[in-house]
Amino acid sequence: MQSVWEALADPHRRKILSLLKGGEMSVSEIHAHFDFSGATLSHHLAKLKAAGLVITRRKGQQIIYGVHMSVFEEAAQAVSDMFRREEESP
Amino acid sequence: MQSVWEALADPHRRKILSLLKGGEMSVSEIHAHFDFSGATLSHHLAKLKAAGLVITRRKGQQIIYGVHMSVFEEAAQAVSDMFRREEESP
DNA sequence: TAGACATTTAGATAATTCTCTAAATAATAA
DNA sequence: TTATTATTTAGAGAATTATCTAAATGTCTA
Repeated sequence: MQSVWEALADPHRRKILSLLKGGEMSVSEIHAHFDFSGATLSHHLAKLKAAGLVITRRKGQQIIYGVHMSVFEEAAQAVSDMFRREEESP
Repeated sequence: MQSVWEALADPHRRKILSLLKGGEMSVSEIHAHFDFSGATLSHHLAKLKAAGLVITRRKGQQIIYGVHMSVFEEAAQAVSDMFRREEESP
């Protein structure tokens, strides 16, 4: 989970995740939403991938990124646990 | 909200928040749960405070920290928005 | 096969973060 | 007032991060 928290700490990476929640995208489609270089985008994507939050598949020359739903939902659970009050029990 | 995400990115700070969810504590009470110096703890507390996640009051020589509930709940909302699926509408 | 396109990797740099010790500030106790 | 306790601030060093350009890799098309 630590890598998930770190992945979410960066606003660019949260924006990438939000974009991907709307559906799969290639790297260049994602890149169109940002001002930094492709190498920098690649670095952010690698962090999201290391956290398990995204999955990739190749489609010809492109790499398609999508949210990894099972991990995303585990993360949602862990994060909401962080905010759950003590008195609320499962 | 950015400072909230940054505050939550560090495991020590998440642990501090968890401790405080169990009730208010002085700095030295919090310190008893960690191995690093008081100065380092102070740095982490300052980040939590900058994010608005905790509030403080003085009690004699001690500073008592507690979770700032209204901000904590706003943060919970923002975080859960991050994880909400597109198709789920409010 | 050669060249073009899409993406990642390597290597470098500047900025930020975590941590420490030492010093400063605030409140209490002797 | 002086000493003691609790906490924060200052200043510095090591580690990490975000970013860049250039080079490498993988795929497609002419």
